Amino acid sequence: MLIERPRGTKDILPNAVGNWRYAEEKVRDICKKYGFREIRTPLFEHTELFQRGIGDTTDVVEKEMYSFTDRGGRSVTLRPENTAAAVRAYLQNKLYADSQLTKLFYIGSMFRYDRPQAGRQREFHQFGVEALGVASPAVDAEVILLATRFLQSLGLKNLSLSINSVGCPKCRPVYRKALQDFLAPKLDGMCDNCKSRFDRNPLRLLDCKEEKCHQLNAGAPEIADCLCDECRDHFEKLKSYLTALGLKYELDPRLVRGLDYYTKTAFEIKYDNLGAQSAVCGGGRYDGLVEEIGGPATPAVGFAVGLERVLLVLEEQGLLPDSEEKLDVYMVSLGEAAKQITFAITDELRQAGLVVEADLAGRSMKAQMKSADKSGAHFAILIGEEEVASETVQFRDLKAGTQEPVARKDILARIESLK
RNA sequence: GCGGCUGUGGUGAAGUGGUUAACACACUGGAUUGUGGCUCCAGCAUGCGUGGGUUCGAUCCCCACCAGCCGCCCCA
Repeated sequence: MLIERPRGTKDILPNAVGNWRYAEEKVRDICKKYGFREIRTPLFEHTELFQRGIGDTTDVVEKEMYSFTDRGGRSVTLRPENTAAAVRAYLQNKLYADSQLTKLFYIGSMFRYDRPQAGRQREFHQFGVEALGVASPAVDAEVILLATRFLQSLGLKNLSLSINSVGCPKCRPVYRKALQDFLAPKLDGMCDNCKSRFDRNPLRLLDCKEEKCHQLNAGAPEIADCLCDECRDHFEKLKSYLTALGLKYELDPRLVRGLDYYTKTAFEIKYDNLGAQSAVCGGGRYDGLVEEIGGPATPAVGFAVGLERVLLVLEEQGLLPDSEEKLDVYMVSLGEAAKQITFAITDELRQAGLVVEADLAGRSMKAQMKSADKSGAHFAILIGEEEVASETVQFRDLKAGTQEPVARKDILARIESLK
């Protein structure tokens, strides 16, 4: 074995493809019902799109991007997420001209140079949704509802929805300042990790697992207390919509999204048995992103679902569909003359829409019958020298265990009558 | 990027510094005349993640690398 697949990538083998198609089908089903239309953007974009969109100082941009210089000297990057690209496409193709609210979904590969572990790969697949053009919290609610219904349509249970408001450029700095003021005097007693994050991302200190930090955090100001009137009102309305829809949620004041573009609503859907990578869906509102990329101020909300993680949960909960590819007919033949006739009959049956397999290896009848049995085929058609001569076949119903000769021209009709 | 654990055939796995690397499942073939699901028999790793080193000799000892997993970080 000279060359293996790159670290953090996976081959999706034939026996797993059915699971992927199943999940993708559910994605398309629900998006259709909710009026979201599919968009496919390039796998790579100008590096600057992500730097501006996601934020220069985020971990994703600082250390997880697959960036390279192409032969024309441009810096391009394999997309680490699809929101920035969707917004770019929205602007570049003037999709905003179609209607006030533009509803898009995507499904595809994303790339992040991360240390692989269960539920985290370097090439992974996301399904996501973006609703652009409307500021109302009702859109937030609809997007959250869509995410929830999607996961439910797969049969997932034991999911938990957490929501928070991370404020806007007006009020978030106020909170950040308040938090830093509160934490600064206690910083000496905290762990190194917290010390290093104090400047970069003080909101993160709040969910440190170290006991000493945890205690020192008690009584810290919460973002909810610092929201401006507009953000507070937005959040309250969202909550009332969710309640009206019957969606249970937890308020998580420490829920922070790692990408800079999020404003106001942030939410996450988790499945706890997944281990460290327990977030199955994450999203929120990003009212500043379109402008950041050079468009007019345009409010927007969206989310992304990690498909590998969803499939892990489906597997764990035994919710994957049976993907046995059942044969209708297995052809068994003995001898060269029989093989030729077998070819012709196989072709005829397949053209009639049946799933047919024929043994071409020239094995013994017994071996062929074993294969026929294992294949799960409903019928076996056996042709040997006698049948060649009499222009018949032995028609065997493998499920019933019955067998009788049938004229070659009557095979199709026979199958139809028994199916 | 940090810390830890692991790495034997298609799969699950046993094993030892020294002729032929258990066992099970799977797979393939066979058990006299053209037939399946049970049973029985046989075959199936010139090889023990890769590359070095120690040794008379290494799958078992050492080092490096690679990969997977767990935790951190981050995120979906």
